[in-house]
Amino acid sequence: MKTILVIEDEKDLVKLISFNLEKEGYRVLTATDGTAGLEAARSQTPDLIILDLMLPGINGIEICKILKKNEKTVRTPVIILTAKGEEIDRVVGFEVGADDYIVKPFSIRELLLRIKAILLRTTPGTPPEKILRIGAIVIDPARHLVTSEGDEIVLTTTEFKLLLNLAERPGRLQSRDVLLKNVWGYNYIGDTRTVDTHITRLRTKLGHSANLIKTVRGFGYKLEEQ
Amino acid sequence: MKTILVIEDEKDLVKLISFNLEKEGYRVLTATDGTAGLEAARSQTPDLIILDLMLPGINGIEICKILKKNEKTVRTPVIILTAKGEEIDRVVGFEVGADDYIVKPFSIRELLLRIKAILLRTTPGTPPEKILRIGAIVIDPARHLVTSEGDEIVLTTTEFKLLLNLAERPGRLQSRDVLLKNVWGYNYIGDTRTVDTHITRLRTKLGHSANLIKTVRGFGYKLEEQ
DNA sequence: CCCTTTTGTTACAGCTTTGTTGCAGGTTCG
DNA sequence: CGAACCTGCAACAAAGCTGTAACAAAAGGG
Repeated sequence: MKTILVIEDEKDLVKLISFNLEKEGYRVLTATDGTAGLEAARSQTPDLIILDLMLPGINGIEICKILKKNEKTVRTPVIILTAKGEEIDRVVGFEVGADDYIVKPFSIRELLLRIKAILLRTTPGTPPEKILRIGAIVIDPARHLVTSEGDEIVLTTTEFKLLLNLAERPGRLQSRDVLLKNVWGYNYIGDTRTVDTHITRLRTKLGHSANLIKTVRGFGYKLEEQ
Repeated sequence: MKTILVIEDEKDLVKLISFNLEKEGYRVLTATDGTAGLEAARSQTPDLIILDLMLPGINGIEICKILKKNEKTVRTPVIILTAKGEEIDRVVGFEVGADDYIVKPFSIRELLLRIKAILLRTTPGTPPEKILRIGAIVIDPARHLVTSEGDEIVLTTTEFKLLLNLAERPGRLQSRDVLLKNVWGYNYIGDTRTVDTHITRLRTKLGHSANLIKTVRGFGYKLEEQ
């Protein structure tokens, strides 16, 4: 089920829109001023926002700009409601970055159509991404990004591959030979102690999470929660 | 099929434009003076108007203003044809409200491109083209326009495609091979280092935003906020 | 408690990867 | 046909990573 946030100060209009959206099976959140709207957009991460340009407090254009500047909300599509003659070009163009607009007065049917179109176009573009979590460590392979307790950890190629290899088999013990094969390649010729060196470097960079990498004396290493 | 109204008094130019528009599959209406133009705009409701500024009778600017004041035609996009040096700023700005302009003499190809872009972004049911923002970088694919901190960045075709490809997957790491495939085409044969060269050129042109293009040693590149 | 084995740590020289620049075709446009 | 511009490649410079060795510390084992 999709959630839609309506930011609009005319109570009757809010009621009308909500009623129709809910009838279509959307979950509806409402806000009657800009501040509340921004707050809701951030905390509830709706799938779409309907935003009136004329609002008490912060101007709708400002709200849209702020939404588009924030990482958390930049990808949420925004449909602007505007009275005739307001600066439509700016709204949809560069400066503000709304995804669509509708001129008041509008037909509910048209609004529903646009919502549907936009949701269709923005939803399937979210392929599931595999993100690994071991304790406070989060690994996002697609972004090549590792964080520990929220802080980004900058890893080199080998370190990253090593950590990923351990994280893909959480709790599983892996010998140095196996690690060499998986991370360095099956035809790698070299000292197995090289693994130790990189484990040390990993531990140093991981900070508080260093202890998640366990040494199993005589066998190898494993990555484990707790 | 889209209808385009050409308001222009030079017969040869009308013929040239008509011929090319029809070749592209548009229906073309013509008017050789302002009064006839206004009349046609109202009665035929074309999807787009090409309007010369210098006309016998009513001035082109006046025509545009009238069009934008009338409920029936306010939403019809207008492209202005203007000799160099004429008051371009006013034309495109608020006062007149044209949607785009082209300076005479112009290439037919450019005119066609602009028409296409405008129709794409104004046709109801076709939501406006997505505008991409990564940090201070704004990319408008429909207009082939990139700005960084508000300043326009002039990019070549390859640079633009490369940047767009990175921006469409913000934060996502892409190997040189993937970039070659996406930007240069799947059957491209060549050095992967070519990517590096273009990354350098992009960075140079992007100025302050250059650091948004991150190198991931051993893997590739990614475009990321901050 | 001492000796042996295994693991942790560190420094560094060599190597790999990336950044940068210049240039010779190639293309577009007038 | 010339001028301007774009492209891909090659060559060199710079940056950063890596493996090894050498030594220290820790863990077993008897």
